[in-house]
Amino acid sequence: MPNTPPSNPPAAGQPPGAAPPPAGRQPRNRRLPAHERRDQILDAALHEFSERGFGAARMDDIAARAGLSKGGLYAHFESKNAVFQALMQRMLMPDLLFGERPPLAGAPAPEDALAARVDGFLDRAYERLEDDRFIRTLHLLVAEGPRLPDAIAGWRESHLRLLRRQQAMMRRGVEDGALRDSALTDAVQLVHAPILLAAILKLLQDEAHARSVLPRLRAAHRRLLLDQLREPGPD
Amino acid sequence: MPNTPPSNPPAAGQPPGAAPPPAGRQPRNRRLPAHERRDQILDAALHEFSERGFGAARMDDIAARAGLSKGGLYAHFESKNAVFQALMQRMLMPDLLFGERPPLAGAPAPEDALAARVDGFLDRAYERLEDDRFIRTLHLLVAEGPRLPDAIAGWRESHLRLLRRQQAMMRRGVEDGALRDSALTDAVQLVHAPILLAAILKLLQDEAHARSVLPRLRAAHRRLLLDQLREPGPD
Amino acid sequence: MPNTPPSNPPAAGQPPGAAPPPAGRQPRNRRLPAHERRDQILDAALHEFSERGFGAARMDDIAARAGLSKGGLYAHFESKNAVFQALMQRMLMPDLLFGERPPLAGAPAPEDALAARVDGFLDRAYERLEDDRFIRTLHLLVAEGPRLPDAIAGWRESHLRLLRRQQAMMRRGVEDGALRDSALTDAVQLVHAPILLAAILKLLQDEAHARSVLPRLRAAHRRLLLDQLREPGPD
Amino acid sequence: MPNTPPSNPPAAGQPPGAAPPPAGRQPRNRRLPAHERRDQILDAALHEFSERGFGAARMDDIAARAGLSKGGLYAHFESKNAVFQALMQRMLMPDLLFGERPPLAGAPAPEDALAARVDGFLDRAYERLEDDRFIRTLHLLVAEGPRLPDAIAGWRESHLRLLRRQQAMMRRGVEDGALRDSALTDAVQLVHAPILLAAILKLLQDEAHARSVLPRLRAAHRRLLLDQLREPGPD
DNA sequence: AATGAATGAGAGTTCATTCAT
DNA sequence: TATGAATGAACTCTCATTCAT
Repeated sequence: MPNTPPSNPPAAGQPPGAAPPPAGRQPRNRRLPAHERRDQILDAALHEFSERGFGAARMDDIAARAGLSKGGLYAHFESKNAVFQALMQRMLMPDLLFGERPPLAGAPAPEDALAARVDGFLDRAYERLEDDRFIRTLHLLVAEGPRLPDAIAGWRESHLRLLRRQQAMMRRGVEDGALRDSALTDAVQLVHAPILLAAILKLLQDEAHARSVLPRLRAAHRRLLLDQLREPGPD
Repeated sequence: MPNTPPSNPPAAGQPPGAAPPPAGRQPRNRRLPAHERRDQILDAALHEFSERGFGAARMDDIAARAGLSKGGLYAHFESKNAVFQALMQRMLMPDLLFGERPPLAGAPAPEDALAARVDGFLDRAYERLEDDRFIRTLHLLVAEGPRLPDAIAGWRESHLRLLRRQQAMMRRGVEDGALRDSALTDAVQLVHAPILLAAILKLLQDEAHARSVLPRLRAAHRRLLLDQLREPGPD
Repeated sequence: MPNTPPSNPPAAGQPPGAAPPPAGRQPRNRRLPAHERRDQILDAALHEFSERGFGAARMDDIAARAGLSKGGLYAHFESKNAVFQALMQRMLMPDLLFGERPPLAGAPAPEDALAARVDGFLDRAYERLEDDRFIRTLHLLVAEGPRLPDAIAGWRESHLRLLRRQQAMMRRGVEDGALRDSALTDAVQLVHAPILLAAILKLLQDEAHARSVLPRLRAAHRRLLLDQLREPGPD
Repeated sequence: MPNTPPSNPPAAGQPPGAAPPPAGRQPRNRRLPAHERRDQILDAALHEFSERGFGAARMDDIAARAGLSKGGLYAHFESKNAVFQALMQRMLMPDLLFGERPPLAGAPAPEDALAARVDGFLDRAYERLEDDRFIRTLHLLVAEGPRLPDAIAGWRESHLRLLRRQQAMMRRGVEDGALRDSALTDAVQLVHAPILLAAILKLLQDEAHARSVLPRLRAAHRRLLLDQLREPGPD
């Protein structure tokens, strides 16, 4: 994004993201263990890529944010693409879009156990929304994923695996009589959908709105899960 | 994305979007009505911005796709930012993330009417997922929105207005006895969430997967809506 | 001067001259007599060339200032160069640097007549300093002349002729006993030098300073001329 | 001055300065001490700015003349404006228009001393006229100063200070009886005016004329100074 | 004559990448 | 390893000039 005119009058609403480039760098920090440096660099890259987009992110800024010089950065990664790839590798392990653990199913359990499990699930899910790195990773995935199909091939596969496993568990829960057969057991995604929506809301709406809406959304989400999954009971 | 790295292993998944630049331009198609040109340009811009991201999109490519020269483009928009702003304006009118019409509420109606209304809503919603421009606009909104808070201020406001109106209608539906009081009437967003999830799925997963999952998702979505909203009936 | 960033943040002190581009143009002014239009255009060109320099002046701005469109301008001048050439032609007639009339010499005259003639000369000379067009023309001549030797060939010649004539008159004044033989009659340029200095001062210093210095400079100039040229008298 | 007009009669006097762009660049002269490079760049910039004007000068040419690439140039100066500003800073120290040292005043001295001092002054002053950098700087100052009031604010101030100091010295010379009270002691500028005129002459007239006129001008200037400043003596 | 959309060749500026130190 | 000056290929934006209207 060369000009953005400086000249160019940086009028309100201009693309180069609100936050200014990272700050200067500390004085001479030498020789970190290579893998620590790599992590610092990837953190910096996550920040910059999500802040400006892959194309518009600058190696200079990534380097500065990671606390070394541009030249030093190239000692660890041979190109901008390589940084991006490595970032995608790292982001892969815990599934980001649909949670790394099966949400609700499990061995048969008393009624209260369902409520407990639902609350545990919601706790984890909505907590992640407060994690800056989670939000940025999601942003990056949605923003750059479509134009980099190959880069996220890994994510795609692991996501599919995860979904299948979760779907199977739901089915088993129904067979076991622990869960009611419902729309949610037809498609696990419906369990996750409100969280994705909440995340996107956080990305696009201002904090004030997010803070006021999220609790209501979560409460409704809870009601939905219990309503749909709770077995009517033997009365 | 200035220089195409000629050095390192051009491994699969390198960022420069898959699709090659647009095709060349017809010979001398002079003097279109200004508003027609503007529309052509905005279409082209939507394509390029969503394909490569705002930062990495090239004015040259937008111009070529719109059928004029780079210089000519600047006769209509004074900067890349201005193109982006105009695009965001245009995308604004029909709400993109949550549909421009109240989804399900209305005057009291017989049971069949609810099913009919639900189906109408789902028809519209899932049809839009097939519209390339809708998907691209959503992508652009999520990808660039967070770094351009001002640019999407308009969208944000209209989205809030819409949501409030829809929420009010749901409430009225409940009061009228047309809808059952449920998680969905607590938070309309739950009605839309599965569609957002479907859209993101289309962005990130390959077509094959999308084609196989979407119908099941839609069916479950339908079941959910009817289940939650249908009044138990007087029997 | 493409960017001047815009990008460039138009910080204080940036080259593109303080004054903003000319104002908009009146609504549809048609068909002026060609020579009137030419004059308007040349006036506009003088303004723009002196304000921004030949290279940085824009045909658009010249046209707007002259009250027509860029296309219309090209109906009168076939190129930017042509405008410049015509401007130089026009500026030529009255000598700009050294006054079009012999400054001080003439037929023998009584002592008072010298004072009167000196005052007349100074009146004319210092009045011209208040003429915007004179100052701009001088500026343009000094700014662009050195890089456009051919364009000012005409001026150069006429200036030489003028100088020679004036020198001859001075000599005759001395021979006639009307003027004292002095440094000034050795080189007429010395008579003009203070005025040139005053003009350059007006170009480079702020108005306040100019207003305060010019009168003192003029008074000293007057004293110098009378001192040097006045015949001691027959006492 | 983007496109060299290929159409109209390339008549004599077309703006694009006479001298062709600078020569090519040596092969890979890497890594100069930063301040040396800065100086080289400013020298190059002085040349190019004075040759073509600020607006029409090209960063490419400045870079080439300074012996590095355009991109390298931007490692030292962040914009064309910045180069100009720095150039103006550097030019500031010795006053360019009116000499850095008081011209003629001093402690009382025998008559011959006045002549000696006058000759010293003239030596220095007219020698500077042979210095290409002096002439170019003057040209640049007069050509671009008026459109860049802020850029020359520094020069303006230092020029005023200098003038005041010189004027005070003249006054003291008169009080000491070393100088005659005259037009020149009323306004020091009159002492410098002929030199400014000579400089402008060098800019605008061809060398031949300058060579023939300058000596006569200088002789007359000398006569003027001695005539005006020499105390009548007690004879 | 006049208009202004359109062209196309730059010009200023940015930035991934290299490499002497 | 680390640095940062240097390169060179883009990129955004400008502007003289053309030409359909």
